[in-house]
Amino acid sequence: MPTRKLESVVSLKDIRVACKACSLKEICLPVGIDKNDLESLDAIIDRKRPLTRGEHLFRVGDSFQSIYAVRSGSLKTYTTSESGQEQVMGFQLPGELVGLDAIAENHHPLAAKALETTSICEIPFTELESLSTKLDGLQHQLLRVMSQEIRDDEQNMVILGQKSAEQRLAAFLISISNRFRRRGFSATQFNLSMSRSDIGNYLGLALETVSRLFTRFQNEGLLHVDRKHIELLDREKLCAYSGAHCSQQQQPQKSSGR
Amino acid sequence: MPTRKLESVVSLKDIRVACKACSLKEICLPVGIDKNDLESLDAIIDRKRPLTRGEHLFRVGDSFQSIYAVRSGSLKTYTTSESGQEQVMGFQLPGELVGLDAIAENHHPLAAKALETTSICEIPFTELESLSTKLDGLQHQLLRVMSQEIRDDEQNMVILGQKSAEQRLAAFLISISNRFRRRGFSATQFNLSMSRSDIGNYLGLALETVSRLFTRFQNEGLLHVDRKHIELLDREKLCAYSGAHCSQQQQPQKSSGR
DNA sequence: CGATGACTTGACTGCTGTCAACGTGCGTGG
DNA sequence: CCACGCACGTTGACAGCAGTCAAGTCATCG
Repeated sequence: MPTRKLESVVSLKDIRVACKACSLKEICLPVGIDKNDLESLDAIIDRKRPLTRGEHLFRVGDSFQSIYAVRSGSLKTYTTSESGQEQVMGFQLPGELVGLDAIAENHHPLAAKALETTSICEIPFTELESLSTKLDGLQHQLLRVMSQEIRDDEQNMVILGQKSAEQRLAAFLISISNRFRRRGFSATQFNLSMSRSDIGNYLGLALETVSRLFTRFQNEGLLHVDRKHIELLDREKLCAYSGAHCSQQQQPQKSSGR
Repeated sequence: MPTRKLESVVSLKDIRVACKACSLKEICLPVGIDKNDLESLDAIIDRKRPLTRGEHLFRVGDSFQSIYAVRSGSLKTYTTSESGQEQVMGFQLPGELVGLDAIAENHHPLAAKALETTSICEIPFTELESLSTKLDGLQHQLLRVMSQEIRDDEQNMVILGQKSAEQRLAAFLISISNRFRRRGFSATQFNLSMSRSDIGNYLGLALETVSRLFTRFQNEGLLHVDRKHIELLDREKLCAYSGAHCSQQQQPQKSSGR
């Protein structure tokens, strides 16, 4: 019947949502791009079927064709060392780009895997690059995004280089919280799509340490944990624990990798 | 007399050496840029008087005007946390760029300080950006350099996240060695312009640990240390110690920060 | 030649990793 | 709908790597 048909058309439209209709356009690649120019950008972007949990967007060594933006869901990026040991490099939330580290060598140094059902926008790089020479706003935004990524990685180096386990987890939670807030979600209540093991690996800690710290933070009344669900009860104190000046929004908006 | 005058002209020329005459053009920003276009790039680059040891190129919070390339000497980049604790983010050797992390927010998140007498090329960013829209090779190279920087930072995250002290120092030495080699210097014999404390800070180790490891590596016949001078005696084994697959050139050419 | 800063070496402590056992929730299949 | 299995998470005991503190050595520079 017409009704069902209409619905299916609507959901199809959803999948093909253009940048200018996307709620993430204020934090994604289109930032600072002229409304008219946005259509040229839109034209090169490919929206694919969603990835299911555990599915790879790309793997280590895959040839570099595109960068990707997360539309919904989340990813983790990671490498596997020769000894088979995994290193999680970052987590990507909606509006964040992945694959920027592949430009240099034309293949992906990291793998990207969906932590949950995740929708992706694919942005073919050569087309993006040539478009960037035409739309000055786009080139600038691309450079800005990459620069921000470098900053975030620097931030992570500080965390890994000289913070205690407690400070690392606190900083991680504050960072996640800020990134959710920026996307219009609750800053005090959220689900962590990644496992304890992923968090520990990312922070340079054993998963047992992460688990113990969650318990301790909860006992101290800083937060409430229920499996993957986190509720921050005392953001102030958590900031203090993180050993960083995180007066409000100071935290990196996106502390992770690509 | 004419002779002396000629000499002084030569040395002046040295200081103003154009990219196309620079020995670093194969690894610096000009990579992949057409010979004719190189002059347009050259035209915007400003060569300043050398920095002396300890002098700052820029400080945290300085407004972002330019990115810089090291021509000779070396820099370290670092931040100071609210608690006054310093975190060294990277060391820059000739041909490497600094300041890319400042694009995002228009001010420098790190300070850059000369570790020895150091010559710098200043590249005003707005001019670089507008030139990049015209010279397609330049935009691509700029993106490549930034992408490489992200990769290097990722590499550092692996080192800080899951390597032992021994592996960290070994990986650091191999990385430095590779970077020197790439620049035409000896890969087995070099001077470390940074202090033990800087190395330790950069690697997330106490300076005492670094010192102990140098002693141990020397006792094991891996290298010879004399104050700042390092001679690698068994690069193979050092690679093995680093816990990475560094068969020849595999190592990141530039493992450091901006 | 003395002072200062950089480096080395030693002794001790503690944080965090490792190993191991146990608990919990979810999905699958009967 | 329930039982089972498995992956994920928690908790405990113990140990070791690397940090801290402290003393001593060495090199460089005024």
